[in-house]
Amino acid sequence: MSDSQKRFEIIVQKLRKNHHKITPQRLAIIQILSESLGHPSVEDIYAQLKNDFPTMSLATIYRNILLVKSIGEVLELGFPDWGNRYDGNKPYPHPHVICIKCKKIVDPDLESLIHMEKEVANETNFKILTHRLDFFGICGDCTAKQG
Amino acid sequence: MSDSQKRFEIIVQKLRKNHHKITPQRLAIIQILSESLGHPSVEDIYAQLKNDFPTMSLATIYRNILLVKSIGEVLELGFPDWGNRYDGNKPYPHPHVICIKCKKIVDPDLESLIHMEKEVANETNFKILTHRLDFFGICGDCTAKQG
DNA sequence: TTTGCTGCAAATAGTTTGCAGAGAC
DNA sequence: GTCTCTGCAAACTATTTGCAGCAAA
Repeated sequence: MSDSQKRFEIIVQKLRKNHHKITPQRLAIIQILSESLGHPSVEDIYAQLKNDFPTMSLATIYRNILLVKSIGEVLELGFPDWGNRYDGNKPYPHPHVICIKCKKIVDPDLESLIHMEKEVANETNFKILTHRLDFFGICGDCTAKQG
Repeated sequence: MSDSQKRFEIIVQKLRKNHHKITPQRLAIIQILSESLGHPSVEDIYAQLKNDFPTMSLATIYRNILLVKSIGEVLELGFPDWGNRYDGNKPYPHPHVICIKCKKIVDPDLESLIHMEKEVANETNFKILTHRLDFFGICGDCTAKQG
């Protein structure tokens, strides 16, 4: 079973356990969230579902994302300039690398963050609960295209 | 001359050099941005200016922030849930620690970020231009209040 | 059969824009 | 005197909400 299939099952079972109804629209949205290829926006999800569900409403997508967020199974990345993006494949905080030209979002591997949380907690006297780290730049593809 | 007075002068001179007119409203907004105590929101700035400028419009604040952003002298921190916050005192990327209860924003001192940028650049083949790092937690004051 | 979900439309919040008059230079 | 800026109102975008009918359990 693939990584995203596992995520799909986890989310669906968690919803069942909390007595939420399982509708075809809901399943389709969870399907996309559990893959989260490219970290889709609400509009991306809507575009992907319009064919299979011609009556699909944006409100349904918003409501279902809210539901999956409420059980902690999707990470919301808010960007004031280019809208919110979602990651239901890795719903825990992790760094992102964003191409400012093509809007691609990539997950790098970084170790030092947990250490940094402790450093910050000591220095500021905060109880650190979560974090967000984004790097913005230009990806290899876009650099190649433009020289 | 204090730190924020220096910032005020830098921003005003940069605007003069670019042939922007210096109006009282503009100066008052730059004044607040150059201090950026607590990293104010647009509404915070509006509230502070209503007394001195009863006709002050939100549009004027938005336009002036946009102007100061365009010359790179204010850092915008977008939060989808609680609006945008601004830092004209330290307009370059730096980590923030945000209390999720009282919305206080603090600047911690951290070293390891430039090293991390290089690590990310090597691994992802991106040219990294900027970054953003936020830690979310509960500050000492709020912890004390609630036990 | 009950309860929650969907789809539509309207409402809302945050931000931007058009325009006429005022003010900086 | 010229040209940008301000203030008001309207427009706009992203998201949320109310409600009636529908579908999952």
